[in-house]
Amino acid sequence: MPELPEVETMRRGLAPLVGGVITAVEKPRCGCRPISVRPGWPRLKSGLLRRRIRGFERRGKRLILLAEPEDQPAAPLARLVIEPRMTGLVSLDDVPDRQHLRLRLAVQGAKADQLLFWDRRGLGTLRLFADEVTFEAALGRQRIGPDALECSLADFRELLGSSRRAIKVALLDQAKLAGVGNLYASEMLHVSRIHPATACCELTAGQWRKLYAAMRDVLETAIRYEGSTLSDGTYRNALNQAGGYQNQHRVYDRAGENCPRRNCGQILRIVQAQRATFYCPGCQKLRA
DNA sequence: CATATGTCCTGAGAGC
DNA sequence: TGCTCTCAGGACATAT
Repeated sequence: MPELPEVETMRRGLAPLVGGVITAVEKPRCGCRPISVRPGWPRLKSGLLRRRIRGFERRGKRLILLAEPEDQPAAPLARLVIEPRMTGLVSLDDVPDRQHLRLRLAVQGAKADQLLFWDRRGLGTLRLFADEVTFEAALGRQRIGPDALECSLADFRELLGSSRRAIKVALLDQAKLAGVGNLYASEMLHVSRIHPATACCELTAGQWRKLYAAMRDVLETAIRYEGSTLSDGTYRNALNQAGGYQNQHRVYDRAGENCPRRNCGQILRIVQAQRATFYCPGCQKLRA
């Protein structure tokens, strides 16, 4: 499940495409239901064809391809927004199977010659925006919170602090803060010793500081490890290699194991807002 | 406005 | 062994 570290790893892996020109936009034949493509394949094709890839950006869990008209660098930049959601991934090279290949861009004049988007479950989406105005209207700060790694401590506390929701649930709200998903939310709460059910408005200033530091540490470390590849093996980097952070998980998917802090307790699995949460009842108490 | 819930999707794994 | 069922959690539509 690609969260911020996985999508950032994908973004970095696509660097060899920068500077190339898109020479074909292909919708592969695929036996399963088609993914959501807006505003449809014809406009996706015409909007990307013969455009030069200026670069790749990331906003939360979304990956953004910037494309400029080949001979008009001053013209508006089109943006292809790729949302991997649960099982989507990008690759320069190879994908787990042909059956769930969703998009292929052929590219000339760069170090790599194609971009593949693969998504087994098909919850991922592709969206094309013709210019910055339409892009910001759909994915700007009015709709989506600041990226978790571009957010100051003061903003972090301002955005989440007054909520009565459980902190674990609030961390997943992309309208407030973009990039944190179910896996890393549990991890950063364990690092900062905060019980996942604590109401945001009950957290102390010291806990906000610890949580903020833990968020940065967990996300940055996970990026260094190139993300987490879970037991289903779905997530891969752009070279079709597994990530390494799954071996560093402290609590996620480790119910029943001993807490990595010694003499602490056994990790519990609970459900919050229909999502699994993992924590240690020994070192993550409800009261500060 | 804030918060909660239902929905989509596929395949792995459990249980019989 | 082969069938049915549950579950995983991204984002968003809809309800309260």
